[in-house]
Amino acid sequence: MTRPTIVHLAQAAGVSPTTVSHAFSGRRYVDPDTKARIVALAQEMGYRANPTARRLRSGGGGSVALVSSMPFAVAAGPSRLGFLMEIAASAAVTALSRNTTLCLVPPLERGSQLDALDVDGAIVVEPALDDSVLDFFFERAVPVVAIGRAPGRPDLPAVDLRSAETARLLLDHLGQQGQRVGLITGSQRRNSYIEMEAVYAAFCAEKGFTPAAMRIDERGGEDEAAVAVEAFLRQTPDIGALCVPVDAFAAGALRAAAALGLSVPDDLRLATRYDGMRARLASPQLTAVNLHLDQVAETAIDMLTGLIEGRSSSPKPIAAPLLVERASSARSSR
Amino acid sequence: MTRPTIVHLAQAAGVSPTTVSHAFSGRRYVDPDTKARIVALAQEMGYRANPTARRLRSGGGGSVALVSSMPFAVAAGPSRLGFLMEIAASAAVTALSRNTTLCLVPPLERGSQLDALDVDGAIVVEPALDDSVLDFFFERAVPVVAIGRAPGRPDLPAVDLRSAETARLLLDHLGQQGQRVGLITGSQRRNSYIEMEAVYAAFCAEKGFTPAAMRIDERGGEDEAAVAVEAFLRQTPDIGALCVPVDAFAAGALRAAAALGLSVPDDLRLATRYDGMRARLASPQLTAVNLHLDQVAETAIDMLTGLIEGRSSSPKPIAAPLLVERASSARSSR
DNA sequence: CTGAAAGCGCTTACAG
DNA sequence: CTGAAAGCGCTTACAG
Repeated sequence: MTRPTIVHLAQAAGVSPTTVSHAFSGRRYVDPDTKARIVALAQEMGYRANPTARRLRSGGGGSVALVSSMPFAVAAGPSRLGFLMEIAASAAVTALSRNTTLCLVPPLERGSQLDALDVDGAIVVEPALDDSVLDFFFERAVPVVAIGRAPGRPDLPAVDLRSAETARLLLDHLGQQGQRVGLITGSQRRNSYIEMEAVYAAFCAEKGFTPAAMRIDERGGEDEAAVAVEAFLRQTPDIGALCVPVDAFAAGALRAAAALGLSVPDDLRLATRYDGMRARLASPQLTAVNLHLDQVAETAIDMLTGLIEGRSSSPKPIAAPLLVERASSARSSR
Repeated sequence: MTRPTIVHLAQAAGVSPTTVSHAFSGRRYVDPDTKARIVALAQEMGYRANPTARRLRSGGGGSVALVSSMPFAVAAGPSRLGFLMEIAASAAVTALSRNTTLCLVPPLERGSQLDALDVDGAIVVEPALDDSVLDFFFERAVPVVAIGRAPGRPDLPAVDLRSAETARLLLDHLGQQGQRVGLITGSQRRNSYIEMEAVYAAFCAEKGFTPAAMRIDERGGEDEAAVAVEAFLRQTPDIGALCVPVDAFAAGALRAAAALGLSVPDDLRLATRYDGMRARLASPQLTAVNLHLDQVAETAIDMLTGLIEGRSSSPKPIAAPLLVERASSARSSR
């Protein structure tokens, strides 16, 4: 048996397809008895409107994509998976309540066979400068909302992650003991790194520190970070605190400290950005920042559905980032 | 400007829509020059086939859903999020290579407005007995593949997680010192728990142990597990090793042990199932099992696309589970 | 080598 | 209170 269509149901109910349609959509009055009969029959026959047909006729309105600009394979190397997936989970819930489904899109290589990707909009997580993922959607005239502003694209609708404030929070906290504070960011040009580096430069100027900053390629993950941070700490032994926004890098920094015989937090205070499992389960636990990712995801979905429906996106601001103090940056007793 | 359709492109190229269609699909010969002209024009006009129309006409073939039978809100409380999301990431990659997109579906409450869910198939992760998620898709005649066999539904296509073997691996390992081994599972009736409990019963009989097992409601997460396991350990003080397949529960068990002043592994050896971040970042690190989730996800996608296309699913077996020994179950020196 | 026409399953003006 | 008809943008027999 093939799936019943609106025509079958209409015949069975002795009405026109028009009436069936309205019985379900409620877009115009249908005699209560007729409606009841239609609904009962639909139940019995197992009729449900074909969503594809509905979309074709009514135009869009079904699904949005969630895309990380980072390769999944890399992202999966714990770090960004947590960040992306926490957003994914919240976004899926919000999307559903807006009657939309959330498609998880793995990294788009240029020219990949993605013609099947049938979405009405896309959320791109922390796009980098000249991110090809953005071009992909622009070419297709698919509306995009970024999570974290897009470097070089001030015009692109985005949910602001308030990275400058986050940086301030972390640096002020780490600097409170008067120690020289170092900064480790990623070499990719994401807005959060850019803003953090800028705040860091100002912070150093205020405090009279010589900046001690390094960028590490995200693709190297924790292992590369462990090696790089160890070298960094050897070179700048007077560093008393380290701000490491990428949690995988922070985990690497922890290993580097151990390798050098430095105790965290007594010899080296450490803080990261994303308060995920990684920060919570590290030993010592890592001071981090509550970025309100649930709110971020919900706002992104709302802005995107707004864009899709042609409403101008009311930029609902996200709550201010909140420092979550943990053992890794406790005031040293020495 | 509205998006160009096949008719616009056909007019511009001076051919029929039929020819345009074939120029792209390659389903019949088109004069090379004509084809080149069409492609160039499409590029220029920004024409791309409307995937919705294509699907309506050609019938399905676009997207599959990934569903956890656990509420995201709960799942997000670290535990299952890792498990689900690791599968999601792999599945999304595999799906793309099969020209399919992966929709993340939050938990389906009965009667939720999910009519917009327009998928050709679904992967359900570790369904429980009488899982309503399965009914949801059955009602819609959407093909389903389970990850982990579905209790009470031996007929449902599933990727076997080889839970009996996993249980054997863990129990033999934990029992190798001759200690009495306890088992903590979830109260939901998932196949992995059921199989583990059965293997445990046999294991106890072989070893001559009196079984010491407990089930905890998954919804309570780590906190409830900490409390419950503490009580459990007080009641059965001769337990020397604990098999705790749910990683969140294992984390709770770690806390329970600490509360009782028991050292892991010296006083209590511990092992869990899913080798996620939680196991790796716990202190001490948790012995766990490599379930080959990437392979599992890929196989699930393959089986599902097979079902959708009417091919019988060749049940490609997953590699045997592999024990990953870590400090939490090291041979005690005492 | 290419076209005209039917049709996928809906929704929505238009009409009464 | 309800229907007949057009049309969303494609693909695919059928025909030449």
